Amino acid sequence: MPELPEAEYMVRRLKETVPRARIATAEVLRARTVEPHNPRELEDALAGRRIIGYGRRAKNVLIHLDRKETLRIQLGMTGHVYWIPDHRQPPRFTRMLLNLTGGDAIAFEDSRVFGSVNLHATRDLPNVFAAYGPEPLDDGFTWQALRDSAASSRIGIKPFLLDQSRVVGLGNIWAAESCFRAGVSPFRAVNAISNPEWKRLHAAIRRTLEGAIAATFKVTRAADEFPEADLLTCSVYGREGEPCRKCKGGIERKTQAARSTFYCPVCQKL
DNA sequence: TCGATCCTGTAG
DNA sequence: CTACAGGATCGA
Repeated sequence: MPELPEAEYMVRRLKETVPRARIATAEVLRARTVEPHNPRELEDALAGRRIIGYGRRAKNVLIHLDRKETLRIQLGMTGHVYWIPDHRQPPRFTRMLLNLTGGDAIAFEDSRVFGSVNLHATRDLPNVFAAYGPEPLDDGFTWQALRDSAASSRIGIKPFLLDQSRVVGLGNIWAAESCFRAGVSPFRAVNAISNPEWKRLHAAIRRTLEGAIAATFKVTRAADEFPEADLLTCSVYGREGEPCRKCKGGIERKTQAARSTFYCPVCQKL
C-alpha cells in the first residue's frame, strides 16, 4: 500500500524518534514475513545489535545495523514501520518487533502480510536492488532517461510507471496522479509519447511525489498513525464520478492491467 | 504483457 | 455476503 512518499515519511519519522538505539531482543510474530530466514535464527542474529541509521530505496525502508548489516523492510500493501513506546503493547497486526533496551520498540505492522523483512550484508544491497530503476527525486533521473527506458515497449504509460525497473517509487495512486498532472492519458502507449510530454511526465512525477511527502507530514499527526495524504491531495485517484478539478467533467475509472486506473478523459489526451 | 495470486481487513 | 485494496512476482 505505501508508495515512495509513505516510505519516506516512515524513514524520517524513525530518524527523529529513534535516531540510534540498541536492539535488546527481536520477535518474529509471523514466520512468513521473514522468509526465507528461519525466524529464531533471525531473532538471535538481531539481539544486541545497534541501529546506526535509516534509509530508503524505492519503497523499502532500511535499518542500518552495526557489523555492516542492514535490515530491509519491504512494505507491501499494508506495511508500516514505526516507533512505539512500550513493546508489551504492540499494535494488532504487528508481524515483527525490535524491542529496544529502553522498553520501547520498533514495530512492523502488516495486516495483509504482503510485506517482508530481510537481513542483508550492507555491501550486498546494490545486488538486492539491481533490478531497480532510478530514484525519481535524485539528479540521475532525467526525462531523457525515462524516455529511453521506454524504447521498444508499447505498454500504456501508467503500467509503465508502475514498473520499478523504469523508475522506482510510484504505485497505483501516484502513477495515476502523475499522468493527470502531465495531462497524458494513462492508456497512451509509451512509444507514442512526444518529447514535450516526457518532459511534462518527468516534472509531474517529481512534483507529485514531493507534494505527497509534504502532505503526509501535514495530515499525519501522531507518530503511530498510518501515513495518509491522498484524500486531500488526489486529483483523480479514488474520485470516480466526482468533478475534475480542472475542467469540472467527471473523473472516470477503468481497469488497466488488472488494476484500477482513475483519469479525466477530457484533460488527459490519448 | 496480462491476469492470477499471495493474505487479510474493511467498505458497501 | 461480495468486491476491492496504495505491491511484487510468477507463469501462460
